Amino acid sequence: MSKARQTKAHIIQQAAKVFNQKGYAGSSLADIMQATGLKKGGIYNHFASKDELAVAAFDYAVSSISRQVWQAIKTERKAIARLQALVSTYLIYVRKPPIPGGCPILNTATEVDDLDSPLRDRAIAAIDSWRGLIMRIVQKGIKKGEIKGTIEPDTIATIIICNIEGAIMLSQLTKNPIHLQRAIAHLHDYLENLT
Amino acid sequence: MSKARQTKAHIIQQAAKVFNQKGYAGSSLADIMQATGLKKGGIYNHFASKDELAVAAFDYAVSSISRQVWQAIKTERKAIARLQALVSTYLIYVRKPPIPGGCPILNTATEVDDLDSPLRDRAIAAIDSWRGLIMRIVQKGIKKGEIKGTIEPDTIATIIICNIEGAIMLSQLTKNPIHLQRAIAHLHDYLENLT
DNA sequence: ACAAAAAAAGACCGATCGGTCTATTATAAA
DNA sequence: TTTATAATAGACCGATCGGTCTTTTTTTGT
Repeated sequence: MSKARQTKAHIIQQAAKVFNQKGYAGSSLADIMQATGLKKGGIYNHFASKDELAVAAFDYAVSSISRQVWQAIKTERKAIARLQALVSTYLIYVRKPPIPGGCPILNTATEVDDLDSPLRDRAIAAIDSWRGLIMRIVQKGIKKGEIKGTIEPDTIATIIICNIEGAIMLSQLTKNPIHLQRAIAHLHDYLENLT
Repeated sequence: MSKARQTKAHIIQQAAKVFNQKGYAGSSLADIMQATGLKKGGIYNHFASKDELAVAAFDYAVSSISRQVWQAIKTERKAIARLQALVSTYLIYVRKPPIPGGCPILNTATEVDDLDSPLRDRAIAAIDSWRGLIMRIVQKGIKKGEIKGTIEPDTIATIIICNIEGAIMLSQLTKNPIHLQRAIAHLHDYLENLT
């Protein structure tokens, strides 16, 4: 029974790479068979459909990034420092990308935003979760007097996410980390003026 | 001969909508046949392949947006005002989208950034062109003393594009214009501090 | 070591993919 | 209005798509 879970995890990890680089529509089962080293029967023994695998792969990709973000901010005590740490974490996308192909949330969101698919719901949930994390940090910062009371947590969340996602797209397309570095520097300035 | 060009333009326009909403890999010739009202023979009479049509559709989408941006900024004389007008133009994405499905540059970039396709080259060229426009405005602003000499045109271009593209993604995914509005407001603040 | 159960292989399925080709229809020059 | 030409329809192609199912192999509990 243990071997099965190992294999399933392996499929998810490899499929996450394939999906994130080629997109969901652009990835075929043949691609995933090649990446996993398994044949069709071995994959469909663990997943009922390509869609089900896609959802599992997306969840895996998002949770592995969330874990890294949490690791980076958990030691920081002050609100602004926590936000700075959160923002800086995304440098991993140009240093040691968790999954090749750019941000899975961005990739998935742009591919499925016009569809009515389970993946779209997951992408929305991932963004909501990210927004919630930022907003809670800002709210606590306001309560503790570390951040001006006039600041809107909603707006901070939007601006941080916009800049990071837009910059990941630019750096991914041009294969040049400079855009992400600039966006993060910009956010650092932006966050310093919240106090 | 005139009818042919009309038909070709019609195919490009309809295909641009389909591609922008469903992606290139996600759009089939059947989708394009339905959108154009033409059969396969009618389409392949004007284009040698799906790829060639995709490139034509992307070029059309980008040029129609570029035209709108240019319209918006050409009457402004001062650098900062020109940048403000440029930024504000992108409100069209939530008011009257030129092409349904979000920003074609963003959509195309995220889909093909890992591939080695003509579409990727076009996406890079579109971004370069956009960056160039912004940088020239900033440079002229510096020369005329309207913008601080310490400002880096490259950085301004990155920040503006990041915010707009990231915000379009958010608003498109959540079907809520607020994110784009916030990003544009943020950029307005940002640009005012360049003087 | 053995038997029961689970996992993986690989042949197979109908549908759909992008693309071709010929027959027909519509256009445009005379 | 006729005729040459261009545009479109629609049948057709092999390849590949996601998915199913039976057989073989591997794992697992005893």
